[in-house]
Amino acid sequence: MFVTEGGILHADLDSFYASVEQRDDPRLRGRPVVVGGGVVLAASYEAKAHGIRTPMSGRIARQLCPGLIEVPPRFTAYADASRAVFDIFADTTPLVEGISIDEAFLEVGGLRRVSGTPTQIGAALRRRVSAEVGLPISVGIAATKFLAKVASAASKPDGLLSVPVGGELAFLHPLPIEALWGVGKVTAGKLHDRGVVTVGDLAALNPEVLVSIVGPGAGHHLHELAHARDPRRVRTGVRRRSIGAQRAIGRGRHTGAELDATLVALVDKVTRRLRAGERVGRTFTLRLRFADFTRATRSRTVPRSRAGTQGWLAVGRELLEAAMPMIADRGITLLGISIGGLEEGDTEQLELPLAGLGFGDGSVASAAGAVAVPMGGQRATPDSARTLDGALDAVRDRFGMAAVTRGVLLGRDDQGEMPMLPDPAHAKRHTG
DNA sequence: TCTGGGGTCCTAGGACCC
DNA sequence: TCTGGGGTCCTAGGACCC
Repeated sequence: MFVTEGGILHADLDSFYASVEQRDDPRLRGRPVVVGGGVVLAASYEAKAHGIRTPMSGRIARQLCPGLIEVPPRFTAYADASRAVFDIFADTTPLVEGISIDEAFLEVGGLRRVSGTPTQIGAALRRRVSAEVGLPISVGIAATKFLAKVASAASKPDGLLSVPVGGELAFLHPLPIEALWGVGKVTAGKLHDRGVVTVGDLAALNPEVLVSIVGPGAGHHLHELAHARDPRRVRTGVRRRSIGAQRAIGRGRHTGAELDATLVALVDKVTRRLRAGERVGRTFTLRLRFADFTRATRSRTVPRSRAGTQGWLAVGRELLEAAMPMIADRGITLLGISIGGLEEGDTEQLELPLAGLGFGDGSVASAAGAVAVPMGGQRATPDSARTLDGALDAVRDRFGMAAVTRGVLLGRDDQGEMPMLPDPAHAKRHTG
């Protein structure tokens, strides 16, 4: 059979979060909707028609579109929808490479006899996602991953586009360089300064000149992409290399206690995810963002055997302590952590999860003294870790707690104080 | 335009080892 | 004693993506 189309399919849900909201609330359909709080996380096509983009501040978005409907994000709903769509991907071909919550590559080149041409498979996939999950999805088809991705973007909204074999350059060269994967604002600016505007312009550039503009790594990569050369295969089973969490904490002064409470909450969140995924890490990175939007990172690598929950908190505190002069100087607006160097690991050796007290508005957490309360060096069994995690979830649901400390929990609600976890020997009363 | 919360990969210098 | 090349690991920063 003469093959006229490539076998790689890129499937990309349209305005994912906003589409889920419109699916679940009929009143939002056909209306300009954005998902997000301070910034726009996703915009419906009706909102995009007003020039709204992500990540744009909510204030600007409201100015652009007076009738705009703003919805807070519901991440669990998006995760559920994503799972349902990925189940359909897996049902389509065993060769699926997920690249984010809402997009994936599918290798379907070998399925012609069983399932039809890539275009037929892509069309069937779109019908199934629409019928079974109720969401619009766009599909690009090409001989390479990169072109398939460009094709799906070009097909939006709710479309399908196949770049025929042999027609790659005709499709690619008129596009602006920003269409290339890896060309962002900075690189585009450098290239524009040289008069390079389209992918065709870039392809015509001597590779050595290109390297001198953007560096060797990006230079060779972009030269290849501009000639539609991309040898990367669809890979299954790609594992995450780091897990992190961050929190924007607004402008203004933040006390050391507040920052510590935030750090404790972040460490708790990340180490729970490590336990859930049975992974252990080696490198802890503290991320800071300042009022002028400059950033800094501080990292520390430790022996894997020492990488437990309490150990990570200690590392985080050391790094934060060392960064305090910089924080005092520049004014911190975001605190984040990530743990990298991940491997499958024996999570049984991890210490108990963090537990404790803290409230959503930070100030209370700080007033309550959200500090770690050691539990006498106890080791966690998988069961005790899960139990404690479950108890903490219940406490969070009930009190809206954000920051937590390790040790015994005492909560306070309308009924008065409530001991949340056993171990009275280490009870520490917080009156919030 | 004044900014969220996840991630990936690349570069470059220094320490250290053979 | 002074010198070389090559490799790995760690840290920090930056560009980019969704």
